[in-house]
Amino acid sequence: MNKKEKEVTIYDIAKKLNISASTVSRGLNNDVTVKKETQKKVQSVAKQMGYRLNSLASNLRSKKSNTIGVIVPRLNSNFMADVIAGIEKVVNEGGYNLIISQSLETMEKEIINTETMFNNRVDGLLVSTTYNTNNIDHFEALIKKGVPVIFFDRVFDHTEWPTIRIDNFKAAYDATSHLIKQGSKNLFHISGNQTTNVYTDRFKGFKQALIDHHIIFDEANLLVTDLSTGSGEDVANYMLALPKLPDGVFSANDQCAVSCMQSLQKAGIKIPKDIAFVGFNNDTITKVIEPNLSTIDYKGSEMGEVAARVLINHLNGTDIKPAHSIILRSELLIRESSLRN
Amino acid sequence: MNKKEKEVTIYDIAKKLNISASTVSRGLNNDVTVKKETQKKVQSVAKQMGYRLNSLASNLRSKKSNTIGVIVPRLNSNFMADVIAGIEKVVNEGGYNLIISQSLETMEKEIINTETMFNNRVDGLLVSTTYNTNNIDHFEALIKKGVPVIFFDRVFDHTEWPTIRIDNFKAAYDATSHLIKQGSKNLFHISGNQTTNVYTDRFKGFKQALIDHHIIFDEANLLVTDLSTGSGEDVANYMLALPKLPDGVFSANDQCAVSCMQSLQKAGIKIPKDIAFVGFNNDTITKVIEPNLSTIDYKGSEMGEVAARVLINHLNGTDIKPAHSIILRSELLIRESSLRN
DNA sequence: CTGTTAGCGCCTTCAC
DNA sequence: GTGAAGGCGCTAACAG
Repeated sequence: MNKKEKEVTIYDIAKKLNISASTVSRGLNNDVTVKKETQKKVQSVAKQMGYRLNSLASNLRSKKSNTIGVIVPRLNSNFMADVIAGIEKVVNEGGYNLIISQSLETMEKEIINTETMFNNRVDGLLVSTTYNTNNIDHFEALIKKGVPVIFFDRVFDHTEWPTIRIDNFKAAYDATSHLIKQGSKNLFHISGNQTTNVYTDRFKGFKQALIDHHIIFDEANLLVTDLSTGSGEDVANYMLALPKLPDGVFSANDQCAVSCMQSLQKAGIKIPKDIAFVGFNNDTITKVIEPNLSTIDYKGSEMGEVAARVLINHLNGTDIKPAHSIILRSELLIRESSLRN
Repeated sequence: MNKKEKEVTIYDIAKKLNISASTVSRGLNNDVTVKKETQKKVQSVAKQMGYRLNSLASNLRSKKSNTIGVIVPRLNSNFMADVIAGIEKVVNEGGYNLIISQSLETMEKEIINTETMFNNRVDGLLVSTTYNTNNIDHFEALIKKGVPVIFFDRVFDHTEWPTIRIDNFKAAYDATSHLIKQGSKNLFHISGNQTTNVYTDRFKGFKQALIDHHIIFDEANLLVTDLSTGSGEDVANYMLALPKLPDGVFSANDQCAVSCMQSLQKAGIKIPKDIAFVGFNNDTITKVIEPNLSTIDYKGSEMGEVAARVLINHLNGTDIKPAHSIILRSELLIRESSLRN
C-alpha cells in the first residue's frame, strides 16, 4: 500500500486560508451563515488541495451513517433485482448510501445481518423476510432506538411502521376466478412455503374464489412446493399420474407454472384446452412460452421505490409516517397464443 | 425519534468493572495480551449491558470502513442479479459490508458514485463500466491511494489490477462456427454498443469465424442495437424486408435473439430450418422458447464470486495480487426443440 | 459572520 | 497483564 500523500483535512485548508476549521466546515457544507465569498474561497481551495470529505469522521460526529440497509432472502431473482434497482434509485437520489445483504432464506443469517446493520448505525432498514422467519424480535432493538424498519413483499405486521406489498389475496382471487370463468372446474393451486404471508394469502384467495363459485375445495389440490423449475416438473408428473387430470392450475409464480406447462406439453397435453394455467409475477418467460401465460403483473421496481421513499421521506422529515400499510397495484394480464397455427 | 436509552460505550463497561476502557477494548477484540478471565468478564458484562460496537468510531480510528463498493451499469438484469448475489456471498463471508450503486449507463453518474465510494473510504471497489465510459481517470484517485479497483465483465485494462471476464472473442467464434457447421452461409450478427469490450470482442469473434471459414463478411450484416426486446422485433422486420433472408444469426444476447425469433415465427419463418439462431448468456428464456435456443453459458455468480474473492484475499493479505486478467469459463450449449411435433 | 472549545467512541502507543 | 493519554477528522454548541 502506497498511501504516500497524507490526507488533506479541513485544518489544512483552514491554515492555508488563515481561518478556523469550523468556518471551513461550514463553507464546505454550504452553511448559510457563512459569507458567500468565504464559501467560494473555501471550496475552491479545497478542490485545489485535493480535499475530500472524511465521511467516517463526519458520521461519528453526527451519529448518522447516511446509509440505508437492505436485507432480502435472495438477490438472484428477477423480481428482487427489480426491487433493488428501484431502491437504489431512490436511495441514491436521496443522497444516502445503500448497504445490501441477503439472508439466503435462513433466519439465523437474517439476524446476524440485522445486527451488522445495527452496529453500522444504518439510518433505516428495508426488509423482506425469509421463509423461516417466525418472529421479528431481532428488529426490536432498532425500532426501540428509533431506527425505521420497513417490511416489503414478505411482511410482518408490526404497529410501528407500515408495510409495502400487494394484495395477494385479491390477485389470487382474480386469477382463480378467471380460470373458473374460462370453464375450469377441477382446479389445482401450486404454492410456496406456507409460513409466508405472500403464499398463504395467495392460497386464501384461491380458496375463496372456489367457494364463491360453488366449487368444493379439496386439500389435496393444494400443492406446496419450492416453486422452482424442478418442482414444476414434479408437479406435472404428479398430475399425469392422477386418475383425473385437473383442468385449471393457478401457480403462485411463473417459473414453476412454465416448467410444469412444458413438461405437460411434452406428454402431449394441450394447453389451455386440456389444462388452463395462470401464473404470478409477469416474468419475461410468460411472453415466451407458447401459449403465452396469463399472469399477475406487479412491479418490483415500484415496490422498491415506494419502500425507499417512505423511509427517506421520513428520515428527511419531509413526510409524516404513513399510518397504514401501502398496498401497491397488481393486475391480471390475460394472454393467449401469439402464434397463428 | 425516541432514542431514550443512551448508547452503552466501552467506558460504561469499564466503570462497572472498575477497569480501564483500554482493557475493555482489548477484551472485546479478543486481544491475546488480556487475561482470559478478564476477557470473559468483559464480554459477559458487555452483553448484559446491551453494548454494541460503534463501527463509526472504530472506522474513524482505524481509517478503514470494512466496506466493499460495487458500481454496475444496471441492477435489474438477470445477469447482474447473479453477479451481485455472488459478490454479496463472498463479501459477507469475508466480514465486509457491501455498498451498491448503479450508474444507469451514464459516465457522469459513474464518476459521482465513484467519488462517493471514495469519500466513504471503501476498502476496495468492484466495477463494471457503462457503455459510455471512455476513460478511467475517475478511478485514479483510489488507485493512487492504494484502494484496489477491480473491473469485471465490462472492463478497462489497466496495469495495476487484474480484470475478471470471459473470453468473449472465443465464445463468439465458437457460436458462429457452430452456425456455419450447421449449414449457415449468410450470417448476421446482432450486437450492442461498440464502445464496450464485451460487444466489440464478440463481434471480432464473429468476424474471424467467417474469415476462417472462407465466408465474406459484409459490414451490413452487423446490426448494432441496444439488444432489447424491442430491438429484436425491429431486427426481425428489417430482415423480412431484405431481398434475401439470412440463414444464420448470432445475437450478442438471448433476450434480443428470442424476441427476434418470435417475430420471425409470427411471420411464418421456420427456425432453425429457414434461419438458425445462437444467443449469449444462457438466460432462462432460452429453455422456454421453441425451439430452444443454443447459447453461450457463463455464470454471473461465479464472476461475482471470483471478483470479490480476488479483492478480499488481497485486503486480507491472504493472497498475492494476480498478475494477469482472470478469464472465466464459458461454453456453447447446443439446444434444439424439446417438443415432439 | 467567524472563532474557540469540546467532544463523538474507539484503538494504539507508551508506560508500569 | 493493565492503565493513561492522545488523537482519528469532523461538527455542534457557545461566544463574540
